[in-house]
Amino acid sequence: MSISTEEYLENLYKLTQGGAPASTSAISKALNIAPASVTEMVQKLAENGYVNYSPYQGVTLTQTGYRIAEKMTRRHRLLERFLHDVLKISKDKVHQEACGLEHALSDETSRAMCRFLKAPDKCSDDNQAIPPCDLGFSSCNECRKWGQANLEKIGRRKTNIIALSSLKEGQEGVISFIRGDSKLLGRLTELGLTPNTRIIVTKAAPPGGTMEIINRGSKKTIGDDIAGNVFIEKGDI
Amino acid sequence: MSISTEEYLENLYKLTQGGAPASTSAISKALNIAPASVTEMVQKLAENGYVNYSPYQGVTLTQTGYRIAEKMTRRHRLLERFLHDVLKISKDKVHQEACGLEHALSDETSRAMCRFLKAPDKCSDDNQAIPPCDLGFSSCNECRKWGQANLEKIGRRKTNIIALSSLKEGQEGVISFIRGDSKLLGRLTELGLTPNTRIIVTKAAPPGGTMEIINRGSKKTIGDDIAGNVFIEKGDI
DNA sequence: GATAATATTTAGGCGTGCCTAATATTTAGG
DNA sequence: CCTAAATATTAGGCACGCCTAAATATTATC
Repeated sequence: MSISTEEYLENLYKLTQGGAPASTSAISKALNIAPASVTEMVQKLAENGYVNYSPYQGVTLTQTGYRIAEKMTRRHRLLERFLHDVLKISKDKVHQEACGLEHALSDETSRAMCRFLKAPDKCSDDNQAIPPCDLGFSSCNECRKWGQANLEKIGRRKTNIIALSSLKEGQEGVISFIRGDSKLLGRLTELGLTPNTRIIVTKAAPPGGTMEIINRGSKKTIGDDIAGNVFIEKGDI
Repeated sequence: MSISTEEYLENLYKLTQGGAPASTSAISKALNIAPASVTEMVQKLAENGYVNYSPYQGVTLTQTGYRIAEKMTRRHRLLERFLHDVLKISKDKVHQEACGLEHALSDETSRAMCRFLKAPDKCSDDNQAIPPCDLGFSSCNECRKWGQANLEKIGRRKTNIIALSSLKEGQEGVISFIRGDSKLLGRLTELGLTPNTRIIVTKAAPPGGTMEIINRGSKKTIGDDIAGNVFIEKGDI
């Protein structure tokens, strides 16, 4: 996996957030690379199974590509947080620095940073959500208990998950992963929002606002601080 | 400056520590690159003014190359310390991780790590000395006082400096830079070892042992913990 | 619905840094 | 001192990822 490939996938993650395929020119602009070069590279990415591409139709991520893109985005945003919170690098510089470092960061060091920062959910420069890790834990509590040993024995999550905050009205699913420090986890347990319980969204969240859900038979109103840390198994959603 | 160039220079720093030029095959072995490729690359490095090279005679660093190599080595070893001390990455993994990250680390982040770690002098995996920074301070105290602002106004050191611990019997020079946290700096001030005072080595240090010097007219015996943090202007030495 | 403007792709090239095979130089042994 | 072995260099090639210029497809406009 070359640095270049990682950059393309990471940018495609952003560009296809809305669901629509990314155009060659959009990628070109985002990466500051000539459109012709983008076409060429995108063809290679398709050959390698990272993206779906047909000429003139734009590009979307495959399952494989999405997983990698999400991981790169996570690394990038964790790095931004780490550089800012721990090393006190100014907000206007963390993005560029993270851009360079993310391609050399191992899974183990990512996880160590996440633990050090106590599972942060937003990055510092633009408050965008940090994607969850791909380890097979059902909460950050489990990750903490596991500690630093036997890292190679930690399995990966089998299904994709999606933040509750990005679900639309009427969608439903089962909680698969809870992120956060013990304090947040405690609040969620009190609320009844625990792994393997079902959720139905009765009112979707406007940007940064609250949403309404039904969980364990009762209606609950939750803010972004909670909905951004509860992850639902991504099946028919 | 490509990653490849940085890798070559960093390895040359190690290989030429003893003073002798590095052979093509030694570089080849260290970098795990075919000898023919090393010859080719070394010729390019020479064209760019980073190394001195004449066919069949081996390679040495130029002044420019040495400065870059020292900086890369510093970044690498600081990273090892940081990964180990702060993120609790195991000693056998920090080297590889640092190897990747060092090429994307900015001067600013290096400095931030150094401040966070309180100016460490040895790296964690093999206890090798961390080269001093190239900022124009005469002690780490000055760096601390400067803080995080106006970074672009910090000048660079004009002359090369060398650790007191690596001086041989009979060599002498003027203290140019003192490294360490306030505690160490305090000890050194009590001892009279302050910037701009002269030192004569009367007995060189065996590996890890003590050395004897004359400073401010009095004979002093100092350990590696001190001699590794006092830097002498590298002129006729 | 033809045509102009825009977006995209193909073609041909280039620099970097690596490789193997062949050649040249240096060093060591008799 | 001369030759074999070891070391180093040159020659020719390749993959990657970028470029510009030219060709082609799509879309917007009249």
